[in-house]
Amino acid sequence: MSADEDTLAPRDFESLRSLIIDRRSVLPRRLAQVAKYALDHPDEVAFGTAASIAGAADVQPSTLVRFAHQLGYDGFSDLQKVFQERLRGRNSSYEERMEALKTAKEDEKGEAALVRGFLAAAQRSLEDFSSLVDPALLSRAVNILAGADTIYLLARRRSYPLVAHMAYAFGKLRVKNNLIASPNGIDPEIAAMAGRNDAALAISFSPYAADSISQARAMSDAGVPVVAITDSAFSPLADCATEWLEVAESDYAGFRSLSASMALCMALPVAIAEARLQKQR
Amino acid sequence: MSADEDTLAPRDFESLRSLIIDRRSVLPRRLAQVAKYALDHPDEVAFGTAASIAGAADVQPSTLVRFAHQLGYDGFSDLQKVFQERLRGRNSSYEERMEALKTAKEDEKGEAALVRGFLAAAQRSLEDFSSLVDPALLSRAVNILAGADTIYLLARRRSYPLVAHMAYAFGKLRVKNNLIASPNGIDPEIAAMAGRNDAALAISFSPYAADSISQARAMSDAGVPVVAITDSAFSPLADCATEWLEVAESDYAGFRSLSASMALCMALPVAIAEARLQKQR
DNA sequence: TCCATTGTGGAATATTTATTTCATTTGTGC
DNA sequence: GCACAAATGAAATAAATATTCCACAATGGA
Repeated sequence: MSADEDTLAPRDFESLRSLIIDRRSVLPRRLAQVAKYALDHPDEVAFGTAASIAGAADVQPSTLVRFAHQLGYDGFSDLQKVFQERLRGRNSSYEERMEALKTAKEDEKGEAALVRGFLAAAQRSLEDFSSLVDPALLSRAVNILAGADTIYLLARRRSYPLVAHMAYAFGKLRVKNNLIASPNGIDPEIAAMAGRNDAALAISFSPYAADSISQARAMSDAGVPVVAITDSAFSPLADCATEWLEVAESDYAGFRSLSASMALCMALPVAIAEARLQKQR
Repeated sequence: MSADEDTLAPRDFESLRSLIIDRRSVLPRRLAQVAKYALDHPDEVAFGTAASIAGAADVQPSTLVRFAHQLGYDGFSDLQKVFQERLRGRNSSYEERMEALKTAKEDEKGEAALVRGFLAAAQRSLEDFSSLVDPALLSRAVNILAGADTIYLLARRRSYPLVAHMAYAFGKLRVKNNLIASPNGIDPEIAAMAGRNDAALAISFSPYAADSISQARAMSDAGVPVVAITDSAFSPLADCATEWLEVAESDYAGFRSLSASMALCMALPVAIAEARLQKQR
């Protein structure tokens, strides 16, 4: 057990990569062979078994374990995790940051820790969502809404702040809209005013508010195009929507973030207003 | 062994996804639960073990195997391979992806670029704000609000979604609150109901909504403690507030982000509810 | 209400997979 | 070319993981 093995063992792929490149020249033949194979076929290392990788790299499984030990890992499985993280949506630099925040938690007083927790959840939501943005889908959704005479905004409870902002943004951009959130109980009647030339934007996340769903379905049945923002392919909203956009938010202390959905809800009005301008020409 | 199981078993993720969406409605409870988990957390399914995935989805490992069989696979491992294939070749280290996002702006079509722009602005806001969090100040602000009988929430226009969320969160946490945003023009009268035992939380960013400011000042003059969230030391809100918290948001396409303020507005109710619990003891 | 069918949890089992061990080979300084 | 250390291959072992099995519960039809 040389001193090396205690100090090393990077947890993120980029550091590991540099380490391997550094070390390769001083490694024995078989280990160098593994080093080369690992950097040339990182996907294989991430998904393969010790035996399959060893076969492909033309070494013995035990050589893989030795290689991992040499680099300071507990074993091959430990090393493999780094290769897996690389392919994961949230990779280790993210994990590290979360760790940093978590440890900061203990130092700080309760309130600041809480704020950081929510900031971290928000950040995570943004990152996760940014990899899910589908330009074609987005384009279809914007098209539907840009073609509408009046846009009906439908959301309750946790999602309500999102449409509240949209109503504000649409107002500034002079886009006709109708926020279905009246405190006087005539929501269904307002929803019934929507026709084929209008469109609805419905937002709901699990646990889905029952009347959001039923009103969205009613509008959809009435031939109103419905664009939905929701959190799963199995959301009842996804069912009845003409197009639906997926946003999966992280949560903290029992409250889900709104940052990704909010960013989307800020972009939509601008995109819609722009699409309308282009149609006028 | 029904005929189904021979004919099916897609080898690529997209087909599998459609198949699962199709089938889910006719699946038994636990299998549907697995279906949802699998589509909501595909990375976990790709890298996890039967036990870890089963744990996360809150089912038994055997249920995973049944699920795979139901879909026509040999077993869970066979199904898992499809989830792994999805990630192969997608070698996105975190840095690479962030770079891609920033440069992709120019390549991508309008709508997706717009969404990315707002996501980036949100991210910047979060980062900027996280370095400004002042535990002591936060603690004083929470104290004021935790000591109040009723919390009056005051915000207009762009800031309204923030207090809309807070009203929701306070509701869930059973904290008495009063959202000053009535559509019937009696806001000043509602504000006048606040007394020394209450407190106000006012939010306003430049350009400051005139009546937010005047109502905040009125309450402050009446001896109501006021906690403010605003964007500058020179904000008129900072003037009349007992304590004020600074949040500077980035903007994109003429609309300022709300992500940092929103994170703060999610943390505050939780912090306040916790502080109240501790006071009771 | 009963029966038959289908679904479910949990433990037992089988299988796969990683790791360790050790005999053998290879390389290196003298 | 000899002795010594380091490296290697192959097989044995240990650990983990998936799968099967069975008793029991829930469900739906007669």
